[in-house]
Amino acid sequence: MQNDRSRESLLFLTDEQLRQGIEGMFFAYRGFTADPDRILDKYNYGRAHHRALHFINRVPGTNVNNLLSILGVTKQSLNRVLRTLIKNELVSLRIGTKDRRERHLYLTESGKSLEKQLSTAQSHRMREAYRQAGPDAVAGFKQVLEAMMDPKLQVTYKKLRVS
Amino acid sequence: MQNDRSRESLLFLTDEQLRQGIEGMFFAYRGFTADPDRILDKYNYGRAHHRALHFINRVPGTNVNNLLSILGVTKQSLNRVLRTLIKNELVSLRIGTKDRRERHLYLTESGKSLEKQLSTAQSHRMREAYRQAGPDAVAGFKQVLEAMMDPKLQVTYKKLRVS
DNA sequence: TTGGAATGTCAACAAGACTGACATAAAATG
DNA sequence: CATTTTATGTCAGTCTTGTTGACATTCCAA
Repeated sequence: MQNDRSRESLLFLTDEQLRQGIEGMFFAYRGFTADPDRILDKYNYGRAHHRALHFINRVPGTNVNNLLSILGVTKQSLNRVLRTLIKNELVSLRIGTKDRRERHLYLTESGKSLEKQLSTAQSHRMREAYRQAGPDAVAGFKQVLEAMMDPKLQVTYKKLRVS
Repeated sequence: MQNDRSRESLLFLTDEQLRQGIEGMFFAYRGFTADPDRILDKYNYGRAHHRALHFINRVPGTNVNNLLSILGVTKQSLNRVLRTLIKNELVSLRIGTKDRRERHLYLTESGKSLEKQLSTAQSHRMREAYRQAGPDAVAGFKQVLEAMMDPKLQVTYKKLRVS
């Protein structure tokens, strides 16, 4: 079916369009992280700490392995970050009752407080971008993002959505 | 005007929606970089090299300062990357004729070839995501990305578009 | 009960950010 | 025209956050 729709589909996928998408992702991601980064700096934390705080908040009681599969780094790398957060009492750790190899992770009150600060800053920019673009654009935005993920991460992403 | 449109606008900006956007950006960016990363690994380069190659290709003859304003890193950081690329003859350097402090940067043939390889891989995923989501979604995607950028980067982004 | 698999920790190293000090060239100022 | 200031780029050292390798603990299955 060589109708208007499919011709449009072919036309809009020019190299220039794709390049714009690539550069858009690059510049937008910088904006996306800019506000939390400023806050993290004040406390001498980095993006890695932010990510850990975010997902421990999202999945309280998660064990290290599960957190690893979400974050996509090595456990050694995550371990260093967790050690700092635990030492500074932003994260607390409970040894599993059923399986005593597992460590279950929770945010402490100060952990929740910093996470809130970070997510508020990040959400603020996201909200503003959403507002400027409008509901239809946001729906499209999410569709493209989801289609860009690796299949495994797409599953992880959707699981977080329903949990 | 408290009509359907504005009620929808209020509703769709829930915390849950914003959180999904945040996590969507995080997971999608991983997908976005995954394919080039695999190629870069083979040659012992990193994302920093990719970014330099991309924008030198985009703006041939750019000087270091201009590249810095696009990349948003320190010149010391960029310098290390450029040194490697020049040593390996992916990038060539011409001293400015008018202002001899400036170094103008160009991709060599091998530089162009690697850049092509990287952008092909990245575009392929982008194209597939665009195709799955459809033209309307893509338009929305770009609107949101653009609104998420820092104002200065938004200008940079648009300049690249028309150049 | 013993050997293998799974979970997590510690140590050492690499990439790529950063700041600081500096060399060179151009521009501005007296 | 000499000298100071500004701009561009380089070199050295440090920090964060990735990596791999070696290991301790715990669980489970043979």
